[in-house]
Amino acid sequence: MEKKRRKVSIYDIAKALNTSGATVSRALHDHSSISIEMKEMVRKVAKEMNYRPNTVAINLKRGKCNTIGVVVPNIHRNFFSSAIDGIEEEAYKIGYDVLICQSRESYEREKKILNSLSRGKVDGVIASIASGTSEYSHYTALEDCGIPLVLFDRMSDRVNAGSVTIDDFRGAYHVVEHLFEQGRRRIFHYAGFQHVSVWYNRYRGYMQAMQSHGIEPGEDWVFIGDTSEQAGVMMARQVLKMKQRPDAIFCTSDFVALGCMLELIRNGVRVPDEIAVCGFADEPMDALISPSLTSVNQFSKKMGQQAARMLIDRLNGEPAVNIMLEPELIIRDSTLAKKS
Amino acid sequence: MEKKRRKVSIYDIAKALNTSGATVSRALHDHSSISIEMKEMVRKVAKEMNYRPNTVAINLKRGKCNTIGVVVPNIHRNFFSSAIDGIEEEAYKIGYDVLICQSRESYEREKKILNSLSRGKVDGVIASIASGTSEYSHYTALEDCGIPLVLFDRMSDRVNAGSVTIDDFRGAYHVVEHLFEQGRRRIFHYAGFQHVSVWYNRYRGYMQAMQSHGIEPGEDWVFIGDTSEQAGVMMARQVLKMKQRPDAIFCTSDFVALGCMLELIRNGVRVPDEIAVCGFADEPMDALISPSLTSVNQFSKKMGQQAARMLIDRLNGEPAVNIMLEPELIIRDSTLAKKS
DNA sequence: ATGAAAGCGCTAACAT
DNA sequence: ATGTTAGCGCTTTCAT
Repeated sequence: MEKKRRKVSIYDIAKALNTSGATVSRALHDHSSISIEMKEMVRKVAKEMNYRPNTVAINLKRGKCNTIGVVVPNIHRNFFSSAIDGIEEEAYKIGYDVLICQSRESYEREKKILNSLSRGKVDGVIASIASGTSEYSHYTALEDCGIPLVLFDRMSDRVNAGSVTIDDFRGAYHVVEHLFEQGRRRIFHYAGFQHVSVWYNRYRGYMQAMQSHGIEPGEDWVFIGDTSEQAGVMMARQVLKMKQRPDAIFCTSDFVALGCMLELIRNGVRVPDEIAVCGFADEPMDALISPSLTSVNQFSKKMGQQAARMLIDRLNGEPAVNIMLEPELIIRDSTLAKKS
Repeated sequence: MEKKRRKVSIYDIAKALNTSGATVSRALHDHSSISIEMKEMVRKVAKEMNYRPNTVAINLKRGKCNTIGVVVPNIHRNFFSSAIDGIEEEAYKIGYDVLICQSRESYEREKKILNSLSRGKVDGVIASIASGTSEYSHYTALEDCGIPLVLFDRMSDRVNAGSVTIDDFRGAYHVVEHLFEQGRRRIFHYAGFQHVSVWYNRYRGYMQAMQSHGIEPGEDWVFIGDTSEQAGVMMARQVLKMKQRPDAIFCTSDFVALGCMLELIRNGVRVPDEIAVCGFADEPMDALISPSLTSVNQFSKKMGQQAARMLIDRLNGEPAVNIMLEPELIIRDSTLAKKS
């Protein structure tokens, strides 16, 4: 119909009512010093003209935007999308919006994203570090801009920020203990890159648990790589070629475990009878596949909630703290049966 | 260390260099009329002072924000997170940011989100309508604000917007054809709420295919409800109670199909021998469960890309159009074996 | 109860 | 080559 491109502002309303912008602004905010009649007129005209307050102008004026940025490697993994749910839940309670960004595990992208966010788009940031990142100046830069940061899951000691993590060390330790109870001894470990905190800590938990049972894992017992399903397949192929195979494989990721397990099965290996397989993260698919996959619950939604609460506290001047949650071992078929 | 709360602006730089804000602005933009020396000084000081341009101010000035809003029911379903990938890919190519919002299938939330976005936060919107929505004024309001809208997957004729969909009717038709080829005749259908375009179209495709094979589905052959796994479980329980069971169930959602299939199996029904089960959306888990689930690929990432491209075109003044993609039937074990 | 005016940080038309 | 100024839409102090 009409071609009015320009948005309607409070001044358009003011003009229509032969009053000032200030009065309109106050009326819309239900300010006590404005007469009832004026308020009603303003509201009526505002509705008629389809007025919408301009958030950008408001944010500029106020110097804040009631938005928190969330930077995660991706939103496909249930771990991250659930954490986002937790963050949104807490944020919306106090009227904050959430701006979701995917680093896609790339350092470059993460850097770009944080740089963009630091230009006034958000009041604070919650992040889980990309696996491609081993240099953290873009994170420290955030705090330099006065933007508080809370890391969850993947964090770094080099960054001065609050953090919410689970005790990955203990999670991994529990896994190995469980495998020992099931009679496994030759337990291999697929670890992620060691500069990523969670993968490093799980590796440490694995090593410690093995050693406390008097076993020193051989060099070829530990694999390192990315956490894709395909990586699990490749690892399984290597294992299949070995003269002395493991009786259990503990993978630092459910997707690696999945790829590995399926490839083993495709090659005639009985899981768990011959080789037990265990993952980490408790993705929903774990319960669906056959055999169902033993894993470690990280309470991702709770992590998100806690991270959001901490960030909100920090926005209110509270200091950064570090919270560590307890993980929970979820035992399923892929590790349960006794070795034959 | 320092306690400087206020962010540094171009005027801080100008003051430091005894020049004007305009010069600083131009220098930072590499404007041709600024001397090399000045540019270098400005850049140097800007870096020293850790200057970051304020996006909010820039956006206010320019009257646009280079951001497109994406509103989806949730990010947990692979269908939506993949569509988002496609959208981001295209958006980032031309320097647009993407603001992801979850309606969580709630009309109220969707309304709030669109209302918030329409206040200058985005230049355009890509959305897939919440199942809780059957009134669309909040969508039409967007276009009234001069914010172009592109719907993907779940759309509505009542909204004047561009759209990218797949041919759900044909997708469903193919499913039924396939089931007939496998010797099935008593084919039930779990449909979603009929005000949701995709679920309605799939229902129509189902009915048409049945009728063209001379079968008029009984009233108790069609179920209607939400598309959760739990709903599938409940439906399976109803089916188990029936005197005359179906020989196939076509579910409008993979999650319903999953819940249904697992519940059938838990109750001793052989799938697919006694009852074939088919879903829709081709979620990654479909290939992982046993039996693997026949489904329909919707090319979600491609839908996202197309939607993004169309929105970008619309931002450049092109008119809204409607694109429909071809779906692809992915045949797996849950429907493949012949009925015994 | 209402209006005038300044200013948030930036850009750009218009001087000089 | 650089400075001045107005203005994007809003809030808010200070008048009146």
